Amino acid sequence: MRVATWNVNSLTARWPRVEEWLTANQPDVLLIQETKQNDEKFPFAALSQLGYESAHFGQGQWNGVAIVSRVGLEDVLRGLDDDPEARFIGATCGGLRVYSCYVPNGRALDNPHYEYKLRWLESLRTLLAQRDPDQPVMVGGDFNVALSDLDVYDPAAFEGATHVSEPERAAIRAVLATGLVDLGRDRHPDEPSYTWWDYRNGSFRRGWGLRIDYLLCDAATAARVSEVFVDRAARKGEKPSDHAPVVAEIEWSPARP
DNA sequence: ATGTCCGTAACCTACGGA
Repeated sequence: MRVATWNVNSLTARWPRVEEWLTANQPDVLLIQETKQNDEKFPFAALSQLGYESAHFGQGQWNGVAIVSRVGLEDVLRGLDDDPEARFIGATCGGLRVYSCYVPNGRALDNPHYEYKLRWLESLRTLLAQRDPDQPVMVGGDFNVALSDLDVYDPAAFEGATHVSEPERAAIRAVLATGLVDLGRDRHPDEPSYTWWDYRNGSFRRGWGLRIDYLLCDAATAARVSEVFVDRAARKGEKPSDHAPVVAEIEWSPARP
């Protein structure tokens, strides 16, 4: 079972790349962030043509998250507590409980959006702490936090910025402490494995990236993961997203509907 | 250090957000 997460930075703008990527990579489940479109614009029919069911939680111009699956899609949950923004969607796909998360950016340490980000992560932690411990779970998305300095191309340049502050990192560690494994770092302990590069400054070409997109899963599922990788090829070429997909291969045949 | 891209509203340009 192949599961991936990808912040596409507008599914409207990115559809050609997403369609190409699905065809080439054949994931069973894709967790999408920043669709930036209403449910009316979401390409349900085109995805169905490719063999995928979809659930979308859209908000128009901003945010928007989706789950795309070819191994079933049941028990859809839209939204995290009373969050007014479309940043969270869950579903059960082939027996695996999956969540697609678009964590608030924070903007600046003294911005109210930063407090919103910390509250949001605490809500996520609470939801995950209350889960059934026997239910396999995969939490993926754009967390907008680089957990350690290895996840940052130039830690000195990020002093005083969001994405690297200690409260944000502690909030992500608290999510992990509910019993989740950060698959990217677990499987690649010494590689930066960046997932995002600013469009500006030729950042991708220069290797100026951050690891802010994660796949997190329970320990039993992690033990069955044979491979985790960042698909940097998706960051190249025509009209790329500024994020690359993170992909995990689980040695597990999902129960098909 | 800050060179881009996105959607929107409203027009061939500016803006907020990331």
